[in-house]
Amino acid sequence: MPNQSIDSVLKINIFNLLQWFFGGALYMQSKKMKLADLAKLAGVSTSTASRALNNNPLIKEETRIKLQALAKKHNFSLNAAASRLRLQKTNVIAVLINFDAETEQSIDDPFLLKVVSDINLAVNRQGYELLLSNSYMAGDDWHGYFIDGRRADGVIVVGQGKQQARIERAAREGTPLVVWGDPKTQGEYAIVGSDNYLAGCTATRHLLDRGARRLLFMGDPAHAELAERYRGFCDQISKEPEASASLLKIDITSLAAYEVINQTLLSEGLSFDGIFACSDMVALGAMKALKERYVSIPNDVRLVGFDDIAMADISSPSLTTIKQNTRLAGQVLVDKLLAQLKGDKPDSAQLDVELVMRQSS
Amino acid sequence: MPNQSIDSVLKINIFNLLQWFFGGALYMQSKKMKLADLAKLAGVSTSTASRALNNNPLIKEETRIKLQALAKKHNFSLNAAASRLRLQKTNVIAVLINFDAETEQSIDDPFLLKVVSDINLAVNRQGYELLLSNSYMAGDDWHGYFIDGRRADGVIVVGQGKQQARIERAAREGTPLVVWGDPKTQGEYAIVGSDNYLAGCTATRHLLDRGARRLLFMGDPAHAELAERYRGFCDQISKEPEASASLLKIDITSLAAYEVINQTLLSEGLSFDGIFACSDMVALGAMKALKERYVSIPNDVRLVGFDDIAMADISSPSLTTIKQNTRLAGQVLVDKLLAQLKGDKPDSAQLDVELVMRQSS
DNA sequence: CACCCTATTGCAAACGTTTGCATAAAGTTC
DNA sequence: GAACTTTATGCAAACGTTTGCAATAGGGTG
Repeated sequence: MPNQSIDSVLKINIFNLLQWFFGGALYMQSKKMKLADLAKLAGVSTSTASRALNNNPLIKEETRIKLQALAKKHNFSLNAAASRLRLQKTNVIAVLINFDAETEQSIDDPFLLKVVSDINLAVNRQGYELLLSNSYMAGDDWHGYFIDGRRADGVIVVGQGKQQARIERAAREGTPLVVWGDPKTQGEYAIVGSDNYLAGCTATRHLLDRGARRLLFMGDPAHAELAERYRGFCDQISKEPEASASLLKIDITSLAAYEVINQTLLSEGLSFDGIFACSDMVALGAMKALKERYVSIPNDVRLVGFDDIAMADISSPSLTTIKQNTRLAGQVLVDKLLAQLKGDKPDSAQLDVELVMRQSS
Repeated sequence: MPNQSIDSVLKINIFNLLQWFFGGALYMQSKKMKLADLAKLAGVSTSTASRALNNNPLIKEETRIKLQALAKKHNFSLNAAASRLRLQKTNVIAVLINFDAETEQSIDDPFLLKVVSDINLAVNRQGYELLLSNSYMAGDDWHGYFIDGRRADGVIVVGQGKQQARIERAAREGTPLVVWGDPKTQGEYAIVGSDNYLAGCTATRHLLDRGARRLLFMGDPAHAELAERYRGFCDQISKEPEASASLLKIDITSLAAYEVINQTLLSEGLSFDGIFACSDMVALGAMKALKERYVSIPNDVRLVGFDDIAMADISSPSLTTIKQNTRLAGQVLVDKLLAQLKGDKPDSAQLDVELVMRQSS
């Protein structure tokens, strides 16, 4: 490598600078500078400027450093729209939150939002940007909207939902696609998620170990993930001769949980001594109802939630729960998607969960 | 309007269709169709096709309907990258979550995530898309990155943070910009937020009305929003001769709140009988510490939070709090930003808050 | 029929990059 | 010193839209 002075590196073509300056840049209030302007300033062609900024090894190091310094000095940014058009690549990943509700509404589940936030982190770390979307914008034709429309290079769907037709269609049409959901689901597309069956077993076994015998499952097995948890639940119950179980099929909200527990206590009295709630929000709703009726947790009823949201630690009693590793999930989702962009086949992944023991059990 | 048959509307140029079909579309695995292809199929020019799809009134209705039907039939989508390049407009709004922490980390505050979710809703309703970003991606030069880089037409910043240099720079450079923060802050940029001073007064007055006299403020007045709440707090205290106040300066997390209350009880005993927490998460952390030491809420200590997150209703005792209207906030933020895009001057807006009375006070 | 007016469409340029290929300069080998 | 290789750069085309302007057709009017 030549040992030349750094001064010469920063020298630029004065004549061209003046020409550009008085040619308009001074008068027009910060008219956007384009690559050609930068190149002219430096006295090189746009090809060279482009390659220099993109660290193309064809370019001499001296030239590259000079151009990058010049770009920084003038706060120059490449026009992403032009790049994307030329490259047929956006460097954007769309995250699609898959509602069940038909009505347009904002998301309220802190766990889902945490997942999105962790995906964002992983996406950025790979140098991609995150387009936050939902079925309202994307319509039914996800492939057309995102891929053909050149809005994103791939899609991460958060939540399988109850009907998976649109996911399947998008996958069939060749959309690079990863879904956060239950990885045991068979399909054309890759699914990343926790081992819900095992988690269901673990939680239920824990309740049984703590002495619970008349167990309740709160949630809606119409969701693929919850179905697996319920399966684990049932399997463990059946292994315990004296144990009995019943299912409270509810929406996954704390309010629904609160109401159904209230109602159950009212009509049947305390007919159970252990609850496996399909999410922490559901568990906390149930907890509220129990406490209001002076049912002691964990003495009268043992309670286990799912997700390990921040509130699980703050509630009193603090909530025993199954921790889903959202941080890792985000990373795996993005890795799987980028692998598809490089041509790999989609494949699913199952993440380990962890029982976090707290006071409620 | 001519009363012609609908059949003719859907008729297309068979010859051109065949030509396109055998010219490659059949063999190439769904090579992306472009506007020119669609135009050829319909037997019109790309200009006409473009105008037809964009509902340009120059185009005869018959032609427009025919082209839109054809586009839908073939799942045609315009290439957004090309449109953006040509139009110099992205139809994207960037949402930038402004961390204090230097370390890269995901967001955990359910309230902030709710705000983002509600912004998303409002953005979509205006036909824009949402680019979710953070300081890690955008660097210091927000104008260069988002605006010059043609990634977005405007920026919504969630959280003023402790240092506002980057916001001010972006505003100075002409970035269309709206900030979620304290609207009383003077600056070059528009701020939308709750009336934090009034909210602080309301919450404190409520505590006083409930009989509390030795009050605690939990939060960090280095944040503009919290400073206003604290100011309201102090003003109300000073109006009540027998009342005294002190400040617990902590990070805005439930854990910090839990620890500081524990520590205070340990070192000073129960030296207070009312708490105004700067957020619900802080309030819930405090609540946990109090309950663990058998301090009765609201008998011994009255507690008021801020935000009205979902958990406020589920905790027991349920949490009295100041409700921030995030739904409206999202809408106003987006409206103010779009107004700037149309050339209006930025102006701030103050939103009403509401005291939600529950059991904790 | 000449004229103008309106309604509808097409032509071609432009938006700002990136990159295959050609070119030029400099170094290497026989 | 001719022939070849290597290194660094420039030329020009292409990505897929949108739109100002020109053009055409049709209809009405004097």
